[in-house]
Amino acid sequence: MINLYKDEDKALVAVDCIIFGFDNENLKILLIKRDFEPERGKWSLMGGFLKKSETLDEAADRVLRHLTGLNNVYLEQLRGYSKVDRDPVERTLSLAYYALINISDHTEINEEYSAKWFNIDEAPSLIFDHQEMVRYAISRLRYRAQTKPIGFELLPQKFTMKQLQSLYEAILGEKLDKRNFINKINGLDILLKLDEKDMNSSRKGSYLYTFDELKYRAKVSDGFTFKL
Amino acid sequence: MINLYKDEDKALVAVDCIIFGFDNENLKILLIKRDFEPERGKWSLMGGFLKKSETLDEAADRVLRHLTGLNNVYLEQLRGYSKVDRDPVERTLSLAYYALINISDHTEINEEYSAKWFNIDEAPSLIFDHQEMVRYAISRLRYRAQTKPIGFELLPQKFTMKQLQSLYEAILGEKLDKRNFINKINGLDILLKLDEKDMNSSRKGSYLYTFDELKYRAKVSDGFTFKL
DNA sequence: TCAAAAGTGTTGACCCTACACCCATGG
DNA sequence: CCATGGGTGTAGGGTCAACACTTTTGA
Repeated sequence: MINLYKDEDKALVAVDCIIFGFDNENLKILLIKRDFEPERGKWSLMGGFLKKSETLDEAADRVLRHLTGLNNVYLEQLRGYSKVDRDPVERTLSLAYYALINISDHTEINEEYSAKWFNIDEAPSLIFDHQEMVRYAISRLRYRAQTKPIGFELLPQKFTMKQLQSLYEAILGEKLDKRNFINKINGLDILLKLDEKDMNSSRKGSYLYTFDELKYRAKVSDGFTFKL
Repeated sequence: MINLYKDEDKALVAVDCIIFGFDNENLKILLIKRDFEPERGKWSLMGGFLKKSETLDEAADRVLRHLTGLNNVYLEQLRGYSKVDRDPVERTLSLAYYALINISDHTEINEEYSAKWFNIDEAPSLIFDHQEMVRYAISRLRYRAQTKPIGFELLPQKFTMKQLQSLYEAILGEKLDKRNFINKINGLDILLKLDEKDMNSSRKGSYLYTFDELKYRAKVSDGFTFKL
């Protein structure tokens, strides 16, 4: 077959990851300090180039694994960024992804990148159009967290109601009413209340819960839709 | 500056457009019949390759203008598709866009492409991953139509309440109650009721409306959010 | 016994849905 | 005068937001 495409322009394709974490108080993003040109020394999203043999999802996965050592992380593609001179070295298209990771997992951040967690409202300014990507990621996360039970990706497997509420407050950027929040969550009926208590935060101790994914899936296939 | 990127793989980048239209009854998409390889004779989305000198949005715009002759069309990027062998000729990344066009505009469909309008539920099967793109586009359109006043892009500038309701019914894929719909739309207070009537559909005639974009913008900057 | 966080229900306001009849007109 | 689509309002149910006190226990 003759190649009809041979006269078309090609481009470098990158993926850039907005990596969200939660420390029981603030929503954070993981940034790296570039020790290579261009923009050496500036803060940046973690990224990498798409290889011929992999999909975008696989590239994002690889990039993330390289930085955090984590597998099976929640990753969602956001959109493509394509300003012609967004990267001064060469025309590079970038596909932004966001990832949700549980900071308390034994995450071994690769020291090669001088990575650091920042509160989303205290992050330094970023290279290229990365700032714009972060803004978009936050808005997508806000939406998604209200329509899919993805919040649990950011929490340890066992968590308290307080932690869950703090997480949603951090994502949504607003305080929520404790009783209303708990009533709503309980109404969804997708959590499992354990017999175990977390004794770290109070003398009384607070019950631990887990997300019951099987029950959630069963309910979904029965017409249920998560709605916070 | 030395080029640090020179060993990285490059890829062809395409844009593919899901072009929506509305004929006062059904939501439609515009497909082209390929008269070139690969997949000659099959139905496909309209697409084209990204050039070095343009952004993705500009490429989508160009592709759309080439097919329909239209400028200033509502276009929104959806996401990238990247299966390694999605195009059998060469590794090609595609960014899907959807467009909303008003069929009654003097649209001159370029005959070079043997394009044809199909009801969204009666479209033929498409090449590559275009089917998947269409599904995603419909779901994004459904969401967007409930949170942004984009429906008007699919209607003539002057329209009746009946047309607007039929449009939303077509987008959402469900029948709506006439009085509730009208109450809700009037509650938004972003339409201008004209003195003019459309006499084509009934003896009594029905009032024409236009979308009052200025009022809408003013309300938005005053904290209002469109919600159907 | 006291400090500190956990846990627990109710009420009023508002919004959404269901629903049916009269109007205006051209033929 | 009649057939056809256009236009209009209300009542009941459900959902959401506001709100405060009691419990537990380690120090």
